[in-house]
Amino acid sequence: MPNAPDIAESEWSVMEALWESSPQTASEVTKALRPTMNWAENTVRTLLMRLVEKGALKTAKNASGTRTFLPAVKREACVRAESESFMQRIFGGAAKPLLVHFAQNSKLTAEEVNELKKMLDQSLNS
Amino acid sequence: MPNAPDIAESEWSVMEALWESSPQTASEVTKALRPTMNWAENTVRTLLMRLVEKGALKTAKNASGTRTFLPAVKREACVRAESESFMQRIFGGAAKPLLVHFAQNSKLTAEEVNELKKMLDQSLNS
DNA sequence: GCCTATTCACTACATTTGTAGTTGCCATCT
DNA sequence: AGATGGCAACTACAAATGTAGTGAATAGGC
Repeated sequence: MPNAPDIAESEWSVMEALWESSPQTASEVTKALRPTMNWAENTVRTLLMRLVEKGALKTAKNASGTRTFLPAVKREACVRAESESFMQRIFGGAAKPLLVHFAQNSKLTAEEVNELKKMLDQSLNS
Repeated sequence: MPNAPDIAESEWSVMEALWESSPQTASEVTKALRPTMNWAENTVRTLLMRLVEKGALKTAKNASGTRTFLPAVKREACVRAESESFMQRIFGGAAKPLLVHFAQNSKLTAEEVNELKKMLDQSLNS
């Protein structure tokens, strides 16, 4: 029901691969992840299974009858859920301290700062 | 030794209690947390132990010889570590998208927006 | 048609996390 | 001194996570 299931860290990489391009078979995902995570294919398969169980992924068959995986939840929704829980955990649920923290601890370019200021303004009148 | 050990979610509440006031004995911490987390004292003790093992807490004795706990790491450092890893996991390590996300998804007051814009400016010339 | 490479489905197993219970020890109250 | 109440230490145990291995089914390649 929360349309954003709880996605663990390793699982997140798998989701990213599929958000970026789907559907993909297990071995395609494995290959896609090979450069970053050097996982055995079975590891990826396990993660895929778990994500299907959790309702984060769906499966389908491709032309050659092999099973493929694709997201069942939108990335944006998961990002929002994770962000929400992070904000809760570390900043007691308050957005401002969080924003202050990241504003202070990130080296932003002048241009990024301007964009962000614009975003902030827009966030007001909506 | 990253001076910021990995602190799990329940453990974080315990840390908060001790960052807010320390040293405290196990039962003091339990009482302090009682309103929010309704944990058995043994649960809190377990968490305290684990945090000591992880090097997040230190112990000392109080006047009456009972063991007390106090932070061994600064809250700010832990917040930074957690934030860093969150940003890495969810936003690929980039601060701007993260800030955009929270700027857009939080309802901020006009005043907060102004403060934040100020912070952003200051983050530039440092 | 048989061998080989893929895919699937199970099983495995250590670690971490959440949430305690049990037992032993010690000081204290009565 | 014997009972009691805290504190410490150890143990428990299930779910989640990270990281695979094994064995069966299958489907192409020759």
